[in-house]
Amino acid sequence: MNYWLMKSEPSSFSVDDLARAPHRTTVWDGVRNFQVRNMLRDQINKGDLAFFYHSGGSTPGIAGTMKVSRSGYVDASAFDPQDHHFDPRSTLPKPLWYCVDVTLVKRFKCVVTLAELRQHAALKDMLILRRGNRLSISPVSAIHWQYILKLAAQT
DNA sequence: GCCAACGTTGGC
DNA sequence: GCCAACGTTGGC
Repeated sequence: MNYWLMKSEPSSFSVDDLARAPHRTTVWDGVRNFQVRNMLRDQINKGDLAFFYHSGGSTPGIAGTMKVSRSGYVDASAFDPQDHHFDPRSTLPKPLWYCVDVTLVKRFKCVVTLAELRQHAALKDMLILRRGNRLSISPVSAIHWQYILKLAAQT
């Protein structure tokens, strides 16, 4: 079982949106980066756990936890010319892009902010804290996962 | 295959 | 709104 961190801009889709979604579940689609595509297709499995990270807003940070409820499958949004993420290079016989389904496990009472994460030496190697990190999904170690869960429980 | 230009991400 | 980082594109 693996742990991940998945970014979303709360103005487009937030942890509260996920809490309101049917079965607290959504398709995590629209990823158009090859490194992240490879993770979605090959590495992120049903049963894995992930942090829901709010990026771009006024208070970036981890807002809750999710479970992967469906492993990688073809991202149909690439086929829809009306969709913002339409990509004509992706075809049914040769799909380019992949997605997973995620289900909300727990919405944190308070967001564990990026600023707070930076204050903990135990987390200094987290990919999210690295300069220039722009991947919308990154792996999280079991140690960091447990540590952050404790932080979230304290606040 | 190199590399400049360009676009996007995301913190601040 | 600014800017650093970095992925992608396309000319050569």
